[in-house]
Order: sequence, then C-alpha cells, then structure tokens
Amino acid sequence: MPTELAKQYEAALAQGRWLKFWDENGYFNADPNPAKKPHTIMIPLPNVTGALHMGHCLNGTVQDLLTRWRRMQGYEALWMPGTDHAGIATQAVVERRMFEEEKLTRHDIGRPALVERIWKWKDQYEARILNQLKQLGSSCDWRRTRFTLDEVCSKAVRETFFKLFRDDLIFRGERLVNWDTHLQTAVANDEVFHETVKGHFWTFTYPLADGSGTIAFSTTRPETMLGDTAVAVHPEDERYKKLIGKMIRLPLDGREIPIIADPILVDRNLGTGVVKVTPAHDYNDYACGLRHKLPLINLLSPDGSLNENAGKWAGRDRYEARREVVAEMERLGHFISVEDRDIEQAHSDRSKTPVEPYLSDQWFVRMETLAENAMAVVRDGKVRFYPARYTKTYLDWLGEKRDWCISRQLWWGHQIPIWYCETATEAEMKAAFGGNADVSYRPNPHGGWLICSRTDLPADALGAAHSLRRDEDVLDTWFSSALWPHETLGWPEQTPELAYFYPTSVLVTSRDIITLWVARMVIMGLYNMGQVPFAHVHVHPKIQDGFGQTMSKSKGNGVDPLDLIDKYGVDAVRFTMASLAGESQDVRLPVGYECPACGEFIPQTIEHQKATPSGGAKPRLKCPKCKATPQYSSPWFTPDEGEPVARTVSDRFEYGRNFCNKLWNAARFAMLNLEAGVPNPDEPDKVLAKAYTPGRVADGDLRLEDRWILSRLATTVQNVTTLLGEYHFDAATRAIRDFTWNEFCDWYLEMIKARLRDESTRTVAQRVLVTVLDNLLRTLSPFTPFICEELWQRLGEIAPERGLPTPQPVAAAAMIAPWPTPPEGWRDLKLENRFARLQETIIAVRNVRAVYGIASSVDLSLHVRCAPEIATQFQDVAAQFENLAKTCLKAAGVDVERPAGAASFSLSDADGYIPLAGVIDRAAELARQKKEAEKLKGFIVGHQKKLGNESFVAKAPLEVVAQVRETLANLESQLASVEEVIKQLGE
RNA sequence: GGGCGAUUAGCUCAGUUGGUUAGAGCGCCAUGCUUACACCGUGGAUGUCGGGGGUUCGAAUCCCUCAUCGCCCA
Repeated sequence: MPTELAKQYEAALAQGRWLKFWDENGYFNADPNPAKKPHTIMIPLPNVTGALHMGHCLNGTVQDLLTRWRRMQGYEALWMPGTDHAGIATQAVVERRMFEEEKLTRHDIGRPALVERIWKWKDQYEARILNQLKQLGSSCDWRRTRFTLDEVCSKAVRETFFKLFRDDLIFRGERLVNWDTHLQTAVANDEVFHETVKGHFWTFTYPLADGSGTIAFSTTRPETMLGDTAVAVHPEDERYKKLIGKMIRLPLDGREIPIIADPILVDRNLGTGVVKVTPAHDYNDYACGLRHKLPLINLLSPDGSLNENAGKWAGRDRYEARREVVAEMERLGHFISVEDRDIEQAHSDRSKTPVEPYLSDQWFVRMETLAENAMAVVRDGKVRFYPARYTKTYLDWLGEKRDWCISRQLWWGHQIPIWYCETATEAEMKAAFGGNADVSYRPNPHGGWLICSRTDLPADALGAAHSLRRDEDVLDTWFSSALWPHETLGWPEQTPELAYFYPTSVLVTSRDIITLWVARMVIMGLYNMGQVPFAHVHVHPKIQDGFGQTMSKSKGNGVDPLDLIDKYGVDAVRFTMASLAGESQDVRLPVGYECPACGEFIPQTIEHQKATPSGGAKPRLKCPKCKATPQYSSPWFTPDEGEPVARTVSDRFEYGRNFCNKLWNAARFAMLNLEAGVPNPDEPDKVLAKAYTPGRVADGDLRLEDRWILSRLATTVQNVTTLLGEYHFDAATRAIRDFTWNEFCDWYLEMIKARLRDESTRTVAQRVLVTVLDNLLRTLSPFTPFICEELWQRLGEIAPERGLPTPQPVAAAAMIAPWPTPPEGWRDLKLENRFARLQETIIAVRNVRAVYGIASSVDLSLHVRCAPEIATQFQDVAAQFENLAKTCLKAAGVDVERPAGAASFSLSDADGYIPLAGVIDRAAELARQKKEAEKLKGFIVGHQKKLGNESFVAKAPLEVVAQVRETLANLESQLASVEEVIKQLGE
C-alpha cells in the first residue's frame, strides 16, 4: 500500500535510500554500446591536497546535471571520476604539516619515508573527496575511478615522455627558472604569486676602467653586482652615448665589463638611465644577455646562499651578503644614496617564500608545433568555448609558444624516465640499444648520453664497465593531467572504451586553468590521439566568499558542501548551485555558522577563516545570543571528538530547500487526490471514491486550465532543453522553477481542486494532473535527483501507467526515464493569452479585496464591461472566479453599468466593478482612482511625446510605431474608464 | 604594464539582437491556520541600472573615459 507523504520533505531519508538503489542497479555505469551515442565528461581531477569546497560543488553539480540529462536523452553517458596527485602542492602540504608537528624536514627522513607519508595523506583525502562527490549524487562510473599516479596513468605518462623524447620534442636546457630556495625546486610561473614588500633602492657608481670617470646606477639587489656582466644605457641617451663600448672595472672583484647600448632594457627616463646587467639572475637581463651574447655568472646555490662565484661571500646567505656588499661599496667610496621602496617580489605559492630567478638544467617540451596545432583546432571550431570569449585567453597564451618546463625537483610524482651515462662510446650505445625500439638516446650537451626508456633500465644496462644514473627529478603535475581524457580510458592500450568514449563531449571547468590545463590537454590529445580531447569547453563562474575572495583550498575560506547538504539537503544545494551557474558572473556566497546550542546564525568573518589550530586549543566562535563557545567547521582542522560543532550555513540555499518543499507538497497533494477513500472537504461526510485509473483522454475532455498547463509544460520543457544545450544552467533552473511554482502550483492545482472533489470530473483531472507531474519529475530529475526519485517511486505505486493521450507503463526509475518531449501540438499561444487575461482579472479582484481589507470568507460579486466575445470567455471561466478569488461573476457584456458603491479596476480590454455597498469608503475609493488616473496620465504623456517626435515616427520601425499607437489607445481607454468612475464617485 | 569580466532594489543575482511602465529570490510592510505546503498563501513598497561624456528617434543594453572590484598574463 502506498504510504502517505510527510508534510515536509525529509531530505536525509531520500539521500541514503536512492544513492544505494541507483548504485545497486548500476545506473551510473557506462559501457561501450554501439546502439547508443556516447556522451563523455572527464572530471577536472581535484587534487588530493585537501577537501572539496563549494567551487568544486558547482563544478560537480553542472557535470552531473549534464550527465543525467544526456543519459535520459538516450546517450550512453559516462562521467569519469578521479583525482590528481598534484606533485608540489601535496608534497608541500605534507612537508609543512610534518615540520609544524614534528619539526622534521624531508632531508631528515629521506625520500622513501616522505613519499610514504604523502601516500598516506593521499589515501585519506582521496577517500574524503570521493565521498564528497558521492554525497552530492554524482552519477560517475565509480568503477573507473583513476588517480594520476596509478598504474594506468603512469604507463601513459611514460609512453608520452618516450614519444616526445624520440620525436625530439623534449630537450634538456639551461634556463632561468623560478627557484624556491625553501623547497629547493623550480616552480612554474603559475605557482608564483606577487606581493609588495618593503625594500630599498640603492644608488652606486662604477668606475670606468680607463680611470676617466664613473657612471651611476641603481639597484634593489646589490649582491647581484657580483654577477654583472655588462652595464647598459640607451643608445640615444646623449649623456652616455660617448661611453658605449668603454669598459668598467667592478669595484668588488676587479672584473672588467662593457658598457652596452640596449633600447629594450633601458628606459632613459627612469633613475639614472643606467642599468646593471646580471643575466643569470634577472629575466630582463637574461634576455638582454642573449641579445648581446653576454656571459652568465650564476651566483646562487640551491639553498639560496651564494656560491663560489661570489668570491669572498661564497657560502653567505643572499640577504646577509646584500648588507655586506653595500658596506663594501660604501667603504670603497661608490655609495651614493639609499631610499625605501615598495618592491613587487615574486613568492612561491607553495612555501610562501621569495623565489629567485635561478639558472639551472631543466627538461622542456618544445612548444612551437604542438602549440600551433592546438591553436588550429580552436580556430577551426573543433574545440569550442562556452562562453566564447574564453577563446581569446586560450589563443593568446598558446600564441606565446613558450617552451614548457616539465621537470620539478621533488620526490612525489612521476620520476623522469631518463638515464645518464657519462662514459659509453657511440659504438657501445649502438651495440646495447641500437635495435631496441623501447629505448631512445642522444648525446648530452654536457657530455655523455641521455637515454630514455619505456621500461626501467638497470644500472648495468651498458655492461659492467659503465654505470647508468637515473634523473632524480619528477614531472610537472600538469604533464600527467594533460593526458587525462585519454589515459583514463586506457591509452596507450587501444581499449574499446577509448575507441567509443574518445573524444569526449564537454569539459566543465573554471577559467583559471584554461591555460594551465585545458590548453595542455588539447596539445597532448592531439599529439597522442590525433584527435581533440573534447568538443566543448564550458567555463562556469567562480565561487567567492562573502568578502569577494575566490574560494580556495589554501585560503581557509573553503566551505564544505557536506555541511550545507546536512543542513538543507542535497537537492537544495544542487538546485541552488545550478541557479547560480550563469554565463559570466562570479558568484558571492556569504556564509555563517549555526550555533549548535541555540541555532543562532553567526556571520563568518575574515578572522574565522584565518584562525588555525596553533598548538593544542582549536579556535572557537562566540555565540552572541546564548554565549556558547563552540568549535566550528573549517578546512584547517578537524573538530575534537564529541565536541558540538557550529556547521557552516548560508541562507542562499533556502532557495533550493523551499523549492524542494514546494515540489514535495504539490506531489503530496496530487497523490492524495489520486487515491480513493479521501474525505471530500466540501462534504466531510462523503468520501471521494474514484481512485486514479489509467485511460485515454479525448481532446474534447480537456478544460481550459488543462490545455493551458500542457501548453506551458511543453514550452517550459522545450526552453529547459535548449538552455541546457547552451550551458545556461541559471536560466534553465529559473524556467523550471517558475513553471513549477508560479504556474503548476499557484494556478493549475488551485483551479482543479474543485474538479477533484466532484466524482464526475475527477477522472480527467486526475489523468492530466498525473501526466504533468510525471513530466515535471523527469525534467527536474537531473537538477534534484533524490526528491524526484522518491516522488517517482511513490507515484509509481499509485499510477504505474500514465500519460496523455494514451497512458504507458513508466520507467523503473526517474533517473533512467526518458527525457520529456511533449508534443508540439500541446503549445497554444492564443490560449495562453486568453488565460493571461483571466489571471489579470483575478489579481485585480484580489487587489480590491486586500485594499479594502475584506476577509477571504466574504463572497464578492463582479460585473465586467467588455466586448461580447470577451464576455463569452469570461462566462466560460466563471467557476474559476469563485474558486480563486471567492467572487461570483454576476454580469459580463458591453452594456454593463457600474453599480453604485462599487470598487473598480480597469484592464486593457475590460473594466471590472465590485459592488461594495456598506463597505466602500467613497473618499478612499476616489483617492485610489485618482492615483490610478495620475499614473495612467504619466504613461500617456510619455507615449504622446514619442509620437509627437517627427524623427521617431519617421525613423523607428513601423511595427514599433504601431505598437506605441496601440498602447496609447489602450491607455487612453483605460483612463476614460477611470475618469468615468471618478466622475460617478464625485456625484 | 597588457588582456578579460564585473559594477542593476537592503542582500545575492537575471535582463537574449537597443524599443511600452527594468525583473526574480531573500529581506521588508500589511494580512491570512481558505485541510498540499507558515520551508506557505494573498496583496504591497523599494532602483538617477557605479560617475561623466558620446552615438541614436530611442541606451541598463553600443562607443569613449574615469573610479572601484575580481581573475588571467607579464
């Protein structure tokens, strides 16, 4: 027997129940199926440094919405889950934690022990992340979950590196890199942030080598004078023109360096117009050095101290050396001045310490042709961005074609499959590897050989006489994630999955990784597969906190979606997130905490975000109402066991929760009325006998409101379908919400209440009602799958066959039911217009009731003056006036007169009068009508002005002018009616 | 410094190619236990569309400029 639904939707019950049901039935799984078209989405692999926040929640909601929608449309829909090892980020987090808690560095415990700790961290966070995704209802094929360091991905990485090396697209080169002296690794540009720090700006002189004078220059980094290999001036600078080509003797170490002319490096209006050039320690100087073939002097050791090239300062920390160098210059009489200055200093995002430009040997991918190919497919439209403006970001970045530094001096990641041999001869190399297609080698520019191999090489692969040494570095994380769309499907094996699901359909991501990741996936997809990795890239908004800061794992402002799911229900969270997923706007999400003692809302402050567990005690809130001091939900720490926790809440999500409750109750009402044995509210002694039965409904049996709701349903479903295809999730959400609440609930359900109470009209009303509800649940299922499944299953008990005009058996689950495709014939715009007039009239009557404070229990009468054909329409729906406005339509026609003592209202093609003898306050009504007249006059003047403007009439399109004329005529006729009433009231 | 985007009601956001009187949700005011829903119903108030200039018969919408904010790149 069907059970009666609770008055409120209990989200938590549905969540556990249907997740299990879907999983047990394998509804999330996708397998190659020639009978269906594939639809594939690869998750933007979250990294395992920390838990997911609301940005990921939006990202996941959108992907699941698309996947569920396409699945219902009949696609074999695969959503592939997985996580990223995030080399430097994860290693840094684990190292930092280890240092904070145990005062240990990685050098204290060694490589294997550190890697083991990182794996433990990974296991913990991977599990947490996957659980967060599952709780969101993500219909991923969980059997296929991948991790970028797992066996399948590792094989793909190795194969790709080997191919690139063999094709001479990978090379070893000496470059300036951003060096993190704390972590002792190169960091990529995108791992660097800039921050203003207080520094100094020194001015010194250098003596000319011939003793003929000095030249003054300024610097913020005096210690780099030890690595200067030139001094540059502007070629057109009259002050220095004659010095170009002369030599300078460096006061600190006596070296002689030339004065060169460089219009790019030097801005002659800045400072002294003279720039010292240190090619090994500054990016601009490096470029200048290349232009002038200057020598490079590397001053730094990996730990940030100066090396042997710094002479007597070798071994000193660079900042210490800076002070001493300044003192030395002063002692030698070359110091002129020093001033305070704010300096834009590059910092490592990982260690938060200043990075140094550092000359080192690194591995690079040659980007020239790879980038060109990746640009071509976007220009050709083989990959499309939604919104299209992001195309520019992508093309601009790739257009620079900067070689990609892929080596990282880390211990966690894919170790570079390169072996060095210093001693072997070319003949020996050929003898050992000549016929081996799995090994590729070439000379090392520094001497010896670079050997790349598909499989690990033993140290004695070249015989006992030579030893091989493997490169210790690992690959940039993005190297493996660039392969994500094909490696997850089994590449380099030619699996059936790869053949069927690749290229994928759409990548759903946020704009900050278009260059980092999207571009690289296109590059590698083309290189390995010869095909683009995805046809569409949808870029959704970023979630910001209440203070306008991007929500991120490192800022401490990340809100755990599970907190919100716990409070509002998963459907509410999904529905709200979808409503925020528009074209361009970033979205602010102000949050707060809920006091576990009294339920008070406590807004979040920056202090809450920043508070970290320093030593034993964990941070707490203070409730202003009950003075409790609970611990609170935060990405930084786990609350103590058994401690009451203030969870994160945000009233934004009441939007989704309220909607779910509305849907729930609409369905509850419907189901109550589909069953027999329900008492008739009109006649409580009698019981409604007719339960829902499936059956045909002839066209002629449909009432106005039936045809209207079916028309609106058809329009709505069509809109939602179009909007989803354009990735306009916010508009799609609004469309389906407005239909559900403002049309289905507010009007349709209200209008059929009377029919459901009447045994003779009950059957048809039931059949239409059940059809609309069925379509509604299917349309909403991708948005709010849990509540829809719950209602679908309950509805299935009562109405296992349903639909118009002929009922059909329904699918076993809402999530696998077909996406609705209401017949085009249901749409009837003329009828919708007619219905709109009815709504307008009812609202006008309700307005009168409200203005005069007439209780809803008091019946009103309505007299309508209008054209005969409109009068007929009013008569047709007379019952609805009773139903929706407790008003009896007494008369309608051309010659209807305003009864004395009546309140009135005026519509564009009808005037309404409501006799209120005894209730009406003549003066108040007069004032009300006068106000209305003033308003109308204002509009009329505006329109008249427009029509009085000759250029408007001459230049505006005909239909616009005609429309203004028509509106003006309507306004004037309305005004006439109002003035007539005013006149009568005045008599 | 370059690029992209934003600035609309107290808050969070819509506003398709310029065209009647600029919308929604929350909040606010008034009112109602009308048996689906108070996570509700009914009615209402609220805007110099960031500032300034321009194009146009007509600008929230197009152009220029300034200010503020966010992101990306240097």
